[in-house]
Amino acid sequence: MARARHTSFECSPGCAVEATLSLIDGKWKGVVLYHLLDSTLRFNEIRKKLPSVTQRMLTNQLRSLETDGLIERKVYPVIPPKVEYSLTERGRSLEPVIMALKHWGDANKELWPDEFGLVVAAD
Amino acid sequence: MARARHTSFECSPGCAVEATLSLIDGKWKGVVLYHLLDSTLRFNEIRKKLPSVTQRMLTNQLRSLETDGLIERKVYPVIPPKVEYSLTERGRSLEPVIMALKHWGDANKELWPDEFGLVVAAD
DNA sequence: CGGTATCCTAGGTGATACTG
DNA sequence: CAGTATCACCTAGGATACCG
Repeated sequence: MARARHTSFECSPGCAVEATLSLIDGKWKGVVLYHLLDSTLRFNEIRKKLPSVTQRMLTNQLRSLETDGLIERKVYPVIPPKVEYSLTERGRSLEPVIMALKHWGDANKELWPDEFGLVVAAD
Repeated sequence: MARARHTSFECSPGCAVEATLSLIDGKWKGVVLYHLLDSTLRFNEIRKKLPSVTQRMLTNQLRSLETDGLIERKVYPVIPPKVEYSLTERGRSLEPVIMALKHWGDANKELWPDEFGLVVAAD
C-alpha cells in the first residue's frame, strides 16, 4: 500500500524523537541492539545476556527488530538448528543512539529504578 | 524500603541502555523533553505541540517525568491557574540522548511507522 | 487553566507446555 | 537449539465527564 510518497510531514519536529523511540522501545530491544553492536549472536547467546527474558519475549522482540529492518536473522539449516542475529546497516546506524543511552545510564546509575536489579546491602 | 545502598550491579552492561530507555519511553515523554529543551512551557503550550495527546495522558507523562527528576513543575497560585514545566539539570543532561534520537529519526523518515502522521500524496 | 475521577480496551508481557 | 501455541494477567493508554 501507499506508504510510498510521504511528501510532507505535519508532525511537529519532536515527532522524529518518538519515531525513533518507537523502534527501540519494548522491554528488551535496547539491550539486544546493544549486545549486537559487539558481534553477531545466536539465539541462546542473546538469551544468556538477558537473565530474565522469556523465550517467547525474546523471539517477539527479535522479530520486531527484524521487521523494522534493524537486525538480520540468518538460519542455518542444520541439526540442531542454528540461528544467528546481526545488525543490518540500518541497525548499526543506531549505534550513536544506543551509546548515548548507555552513557547516560552509566552516568546516572544512582537513580536507576528498582527493577534494574540493584543489589542492596543487607546490613 | 532500602533503596539506599546499591553497592553492586549484577546487570549486564547493556542494562544501562534499558534503564535510560525506561525513563523516556511512554508515548509522549520523548517529545515533551524535546520541546522543553527549547524553553519552559505551560501545560497548554505543550499540549498544542502534541496534536493528539489527551489531557489525562499528558498529565500522566509529565508527572512521571517529574517523579524521575527530569522536569520541574512550577505552580503559580493565580487565577486562572498557571503551571510551568521546565527541565531540571538532570533532564537537560539528557539532551545528547534526545538529540541523537531526533537526528536518527530525521535521517530515517522514509521508514517511519504509519502512525506518525505521514501525508501520502494522493496522486 | 490545568487538572482529577472513572471506566474501558488493546496489546504487551509472562508462565507453561509442546515441536521440528 | 530455537522456536510455536495457549492461556491469562495487568498496565499503558484512550474517552469522557467533572472540579478548583
